[in-house]
Amino acid sequence: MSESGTGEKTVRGQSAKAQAGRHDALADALASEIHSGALAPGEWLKQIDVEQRYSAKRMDVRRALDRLVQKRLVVHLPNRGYHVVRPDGRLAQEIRDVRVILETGAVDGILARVRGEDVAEARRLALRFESLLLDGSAIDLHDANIAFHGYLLGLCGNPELSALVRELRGRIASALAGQWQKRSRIEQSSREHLAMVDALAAGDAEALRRLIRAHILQRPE
Amino acid sequence: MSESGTGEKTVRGQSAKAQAGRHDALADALASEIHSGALAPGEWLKQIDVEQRYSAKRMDVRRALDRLVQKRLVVHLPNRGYHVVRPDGRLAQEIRDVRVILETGAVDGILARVRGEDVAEARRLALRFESLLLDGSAIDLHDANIAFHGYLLGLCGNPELSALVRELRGRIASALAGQWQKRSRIEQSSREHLAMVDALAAGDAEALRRLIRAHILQRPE
DNA sequence: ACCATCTGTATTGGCGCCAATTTTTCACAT
DNA sequence: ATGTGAAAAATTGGCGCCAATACAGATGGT
Repeated sequence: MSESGTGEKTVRGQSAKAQAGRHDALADALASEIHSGALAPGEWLKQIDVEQRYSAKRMDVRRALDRLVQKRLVVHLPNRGYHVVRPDGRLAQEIRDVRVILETGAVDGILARVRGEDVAEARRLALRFESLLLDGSAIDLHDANIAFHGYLLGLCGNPELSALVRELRGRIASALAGQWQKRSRIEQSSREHLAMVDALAAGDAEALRRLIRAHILQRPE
Repeated sequence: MSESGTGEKTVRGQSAKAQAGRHDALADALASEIHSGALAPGEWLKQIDVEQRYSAKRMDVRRALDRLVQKRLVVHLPNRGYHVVRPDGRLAQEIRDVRVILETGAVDGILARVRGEDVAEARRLALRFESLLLDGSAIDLHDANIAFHGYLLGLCGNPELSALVRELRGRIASALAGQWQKRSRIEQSSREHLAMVDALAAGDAEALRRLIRAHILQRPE
């Protein structure tokens, strides 16, 4: 097929990073709205509406929706349209279980690589989350939470694992959508964050695993 | 956005399964060719070539390529085209590590649910792989291997986990592409399959985890 | 002989229109 | 009133054309 050898014949020194197009931006925007609940579960995403709302071209709308289908955030029914995926308790539980496996599985790698300054940074992020308990919006808390967990996972030295967990987290955000309502739960989360930092500093793998499991499953051990 | 309430207003009793369109079939075909090596790493996938080779429409080609980009099987460079992803040793190792975490993490679930008939079926699949050592093509072996591992993972009762591992496996198939060349390695794989079945029958979690780790990393413990 | 620039060609990517399908509306019979 | 069926409106999805861009070859200058 197209004998240009094995490609790369005329490669210039450009960075191999594929830049995000307009459709990517639109997909991200829609994903954001779905996660935040602005687009309710089950709501139909008519192409014309999306096109006008984001002043995007029809083609970008289609691509973005197609991308969200692959991310399992929206469902596509041929000749009927796209709609936001509905929460599925069973699915959400399965994904949480996968996250427990992945994130507890990353603990050994984390502890093997963690340095003092990493612990300090993790604690800083945990404290930032705590400080936002008072005067932070739900979005702020969400972001701070993502930042903390992302940083912690990043310490394991496996970018693929981090990316995978990030994707999984995004996949169930809409399914839960109400977990951040209760203040007591958020405070509990913050305490767990700090406990995780302590376990991290102490190098206590077993404790860290226990904390992560409880944190993800949101149940006391 | 489009006040059709929360959707589902006029849902008929149809199954909610989204059927695969032409683009999906094309994407699968291309993925197959990439995995089998028919499409070499780095090779450019010109839209016209794909269009003619599979007698597909231009639009389906674009969608399929876009899908493969998301599956990380091809790389897209704007205004230049799509080409098969090149093997990346570091990435492949990261993905193998993730697989180890996931598949060893599934062991407890597997042992908790496995029944006698499941063990028998797993052994049957392992033996089928072994029998293909003599008179099976590389494709046959590949399929039998997938079938065995897929069945084993399916026993953990978490479809999401199974799907995730299947996707991860597909993501590095091209990066290795040569691991099935050495006959000795295939025979070793078959022995490991049978050892895994034995550990499964014995309910020996630790042994099963050790075998899975060695099997994925392709190194003796 | 070698390098830079320019022209021609091939390929990608965007855009608009129209057919196919579905949903809604409305008229009509029961 | 209620259910049935057909016409109308709205929406999705496909296809072809054309501009924008990159690639290859030719041309000319040093």
